[in-house]
Amino acid sequence: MKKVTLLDISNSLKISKSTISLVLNGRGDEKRVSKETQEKIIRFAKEHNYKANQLARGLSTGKSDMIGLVIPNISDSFYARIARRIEKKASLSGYNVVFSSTGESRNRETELIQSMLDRQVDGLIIASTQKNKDDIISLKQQHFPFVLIDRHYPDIETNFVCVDNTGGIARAVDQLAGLGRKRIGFVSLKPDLQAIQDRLLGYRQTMKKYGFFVEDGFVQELDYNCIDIEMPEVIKTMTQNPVSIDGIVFATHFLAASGLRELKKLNVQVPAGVALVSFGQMSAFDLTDPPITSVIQPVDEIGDNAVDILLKNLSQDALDFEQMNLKTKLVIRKSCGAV
Amino acid sequence: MKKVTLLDISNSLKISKSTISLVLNGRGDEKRVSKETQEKIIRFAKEHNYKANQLARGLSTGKSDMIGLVIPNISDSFYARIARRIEKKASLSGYNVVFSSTGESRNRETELIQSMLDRQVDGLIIASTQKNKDDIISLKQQHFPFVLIDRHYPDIETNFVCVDNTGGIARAVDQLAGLGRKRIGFVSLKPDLQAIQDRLLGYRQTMKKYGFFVEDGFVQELDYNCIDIEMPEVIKTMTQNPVSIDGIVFATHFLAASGLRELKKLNVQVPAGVALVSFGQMSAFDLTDPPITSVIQPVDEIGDNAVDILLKNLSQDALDFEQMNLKTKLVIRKSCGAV
DNA sequence: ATTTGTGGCCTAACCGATTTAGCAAATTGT
DNA sequence: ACAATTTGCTAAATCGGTTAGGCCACAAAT
Repeated sequence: MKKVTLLDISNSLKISKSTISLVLNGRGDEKRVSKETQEKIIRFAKEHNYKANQLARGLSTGKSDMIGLVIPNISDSFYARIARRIEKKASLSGYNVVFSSTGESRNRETELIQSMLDRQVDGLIIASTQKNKDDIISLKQQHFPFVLIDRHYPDIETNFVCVDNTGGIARAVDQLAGLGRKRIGFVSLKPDLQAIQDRLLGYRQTMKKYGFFVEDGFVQELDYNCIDIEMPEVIKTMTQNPVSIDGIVFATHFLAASGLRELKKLNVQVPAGVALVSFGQMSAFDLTDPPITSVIQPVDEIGDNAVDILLKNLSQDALDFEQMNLKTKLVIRKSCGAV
Repeated sequence: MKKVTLLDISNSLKISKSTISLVLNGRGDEKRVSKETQEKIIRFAKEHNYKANQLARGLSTGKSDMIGLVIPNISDSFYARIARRIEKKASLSGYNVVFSSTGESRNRETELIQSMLDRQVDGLIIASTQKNKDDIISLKQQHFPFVLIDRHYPDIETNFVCVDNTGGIARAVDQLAGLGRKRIGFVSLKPDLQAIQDRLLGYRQTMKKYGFFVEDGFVQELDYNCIDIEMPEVIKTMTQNPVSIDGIVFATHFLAASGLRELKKLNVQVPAGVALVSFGQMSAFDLTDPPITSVIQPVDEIGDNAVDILLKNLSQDALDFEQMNLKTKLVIRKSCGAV
């Protein structure tokens, strides 16, 4: 059961490769190939299960019908869900998705982007480490079609689909403040990412709005790679004197999970002692003790919009850049002190 | 900033394409190209940022350095974690991963496998829908390198890396039985999958071992696509007379989450009224109320072994099939009544 | 009768690499 | 000094498609 090629068909049918190629690509009529010939070719191709070699085709056409997806980590449910959506949507337009995780490493991101370009992907969707300005600029200069998701570079004009981080966090703080919390802390990551900075901004702005002073120790920034190591100390500091917060906003879902874990270990009552809100969610956040109030990111829309924009850029050279900051949604559960 | 090709280098350097290709592929010494020439070529390539077009290379060599990953759903944390591991491990050997989700659809799986073959992937890792015997047989006949993960076809001899489903469930039932539960129910999926059948088998065998009778209503099988719709009824039935179980084993992590959700809605005390154990886990299962005892699947080993086996098959024609049923691990938390 | 048009297909170049066979010059052996 | 090697490199085929341009035969128009 060897692979059937155009040449095989050509030899068997005594019809030239070009004619066969045209017919099988549906351009038979346009190129005035007789009905009978078309018939014959199509039948033969079906019978012998001919499938075009996409490498050859890609080489010839300069297209690969592949979209590259570069994300920090496919095993993070947030990105996994986006990936699923992108994959689904892209496949409707005949595109396959190649993905790779950077693990938040700048070098890895560079390698991956290059590797995808070598593979001749038609376009890229990137949730960048944001330490990688050069590659993005280079892509832009080459007029290579790409869309940034979740994270964009504020000083480079590109397509992007992100969420309203500042606004999302503001809602979180609002919620806690509305329930009487005043000593509200913010547990976040080291601010390598714009998104993280925006979240911090949202926190600070909203604290200010209520006239709450952001005291020493209210803001904690952990290292992405050492969350579980650093969290115990962080939670201990925040919950004890002199900081002793009465509410925490977590900047990501995994921080919230890790934080809650520590609060429980320290026997801190949630929400009685400390109320909390998570930016981002996990599928079991409604089952935790207590259920976690969270700011929900519109995962599906991120994926859909990213693909839409990319496809638009693939079919025609972009006129201008599309930039979206999607709204978040607050889901209120017990952890914030409500209900 | 146009793409630099071999021909460009050839023209600039007045050296033939073949020499350049050889040198850049590290075969310069072997082919006795002088040091100076090699120098010159390599320097030029570096300076002009030459990168081989992988489509062209693939067409020529018949290899694409891509591995296809076909799974039910990338947004399922179980598969996402496997995917991450596979990706990591494959990249160490220079392979990229193309993935696609079947959504448990047989036709989609067929399409995806074909599409990956068209793309000339060098090998496949498949978590099959198991409704797709034909494709697997066909792959096997073509001697195409592939490894099944998580799910295999018992009547087709192939490479596979699965888990010990029967044994895993047995441990779960053991745990409940050991804590005094006798009316233990089993909430599972419609038995399309061998893995699901094995889990049922594990349940029945272990119940028998203890001399527990599997009464009507003890076993519930839901439709994969309607879990949240069917679960309320299922839980209601199981917890009320005449069934009134005192323990439940859930066949998958998402069933467990959904089931716990319903138990809470019905105000069933867990584990006091009904104890439960989940086969498979989610990252927040230690934070739920109560924390969920679960049978942990060795995600990383699944990924690692799959890649190992596949790579072995890529480098040489397989001698015989490798078949692994990896052991699970039981993590005991409050939901089973312990602690 | 010659031109023009058109239907129906083919030739050949091209995409960008890899790889085999082999040539010319330099070196070595006898 | 001449054959035999060795050195260093190249030409050309190949992978499997796509596509512009062209050729031939026959019909219609002038």
